[in-house]
Amino acid sequence: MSQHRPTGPNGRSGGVPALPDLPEATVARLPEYLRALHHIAETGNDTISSEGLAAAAGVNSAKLRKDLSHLGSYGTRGVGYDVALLIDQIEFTLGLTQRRAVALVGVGNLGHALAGYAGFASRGFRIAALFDADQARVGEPINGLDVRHISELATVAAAESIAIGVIATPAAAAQDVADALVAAGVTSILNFAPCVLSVPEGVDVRKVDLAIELQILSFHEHRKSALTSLPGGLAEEAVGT
Amino acid sequence: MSQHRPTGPNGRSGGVPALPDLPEATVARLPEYLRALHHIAETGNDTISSEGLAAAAGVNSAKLRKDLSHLGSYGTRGVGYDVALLIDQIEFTLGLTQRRAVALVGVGNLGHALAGYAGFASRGFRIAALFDADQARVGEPINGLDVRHISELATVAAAESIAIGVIATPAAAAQDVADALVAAGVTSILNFAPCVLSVPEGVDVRKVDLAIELQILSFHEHRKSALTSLPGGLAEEAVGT
DNA sequence: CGCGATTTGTGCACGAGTTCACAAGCGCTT
DNA sequence: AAGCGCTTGTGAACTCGTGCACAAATCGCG
Repeated sequence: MSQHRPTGPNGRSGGVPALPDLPEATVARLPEYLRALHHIAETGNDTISSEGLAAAAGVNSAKLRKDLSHLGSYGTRGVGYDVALLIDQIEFTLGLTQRRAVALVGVGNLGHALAGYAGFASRGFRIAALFDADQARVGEPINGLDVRHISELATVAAAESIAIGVIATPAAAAQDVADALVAAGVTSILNFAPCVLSVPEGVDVRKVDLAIELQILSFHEHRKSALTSLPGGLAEEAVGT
Repeated sequence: MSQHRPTGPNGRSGGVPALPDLPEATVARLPEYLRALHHIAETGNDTISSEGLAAAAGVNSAKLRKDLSHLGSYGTRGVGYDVALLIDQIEFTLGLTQRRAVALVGVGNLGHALAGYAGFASRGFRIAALFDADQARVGEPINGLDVRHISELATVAAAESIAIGVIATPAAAAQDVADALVAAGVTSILNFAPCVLSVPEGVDVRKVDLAIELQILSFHEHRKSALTSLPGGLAEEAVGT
């Protein structure tokens, strides 16, 4: 992040795309494009226009073209994008050419569901191990995997070369689990616990808080109902001039 | 959104805060502040400085102050914010003074977990009804609630005055469910299915895609490992001049 | 072979959001 | 009562992201 790139502004002579330094907003949209592309590929289309792909991904077509231009020119003017090629490019950019191993910590209500979620496997990830602090849960088989005690985390993580951890524990335990994950060599964490994690530099944390999403919706609900019940929304011009 | 506010720039004489027109980014952070405040209140603190609250919420203190300033001046210079007062203010702004009823559609793997998630209840929401299209699941009791058939959605939504719907179905069914929710009067949707929903204007949709979060992390993993294995990261100055 | 239809890639302007830096205000102490 | 230290609230610069609009490029057809 804090180091210069000695390469030119737009690709290098070596032929390797090598770290095009994507905007974070673009990175966040690439998975959405990828999903849309897979869907399009299934319908038998070989090429897709930016307009079509943008519609399938729910974004503006100009934004989509700009996003894709950041990873190089893989479209053909007058034609569109080659679906298969674009899928390969995005998967490479996202580092999905290798199936990544994920450790899931916390096999409670939510963790149980995540362990059984087929969407992970189908999109490039393999849940390699399940952990829990509760001895009563250790040994329980879930989806073909036995729950292990959290104390085994370091050993298993090394053996399976796990770099991504998912925290699905109660908030009170989350920081300890995060520390354990980091100590075990995990450098990316997906946190479902409603709390802030502090991790050393170089470790990425993304947070998913289900209640927060609902609260944001609640705000908009609140605003909508306020609008319809306030004078401003109904009788604005009613006074007449 | 597209209408003028006849009020002055900063509050009205009526005494009601009434739609301060918050930036979306601020709205997304308010729930985080709220969670941090509840935590702080539990530890017995009556007031909290912007610095302290910012740390607890994982944000910059300047950003926090600007966010809070949007909902009015509820801090005391030289002292900080009154925790209880601030909680009330944020809860009011988010429309959490009334407990909102939520309909959950899709009682599969994930939906089952969501139905049992205590975090919803503790943060202002009540799961008022569960629905599924699978007749085999209808009638099954989950967490004190019987699963109902999706065809009952409109009736139940009206009876329970449900304005928020959660979609936890497979992607293939999500659009139909969304249509049904909208038809039943739902104006806010939280979508866990990996697909784009199209809804009429006035309906808010938020999306949570677990695989996308992992793919974003995968990108950063990919970049990190590329950095350490590429010459640029290690032997930059090794050639010497 | 040239022309027009089509679609990508991008320069540019605009808007939203973030961060800095500091004046204004509050309470405590002397 | 006056001064001092602390903290909020905010103006202003800056960064990041978005969207328009159009030139450049490609294909197909006559």
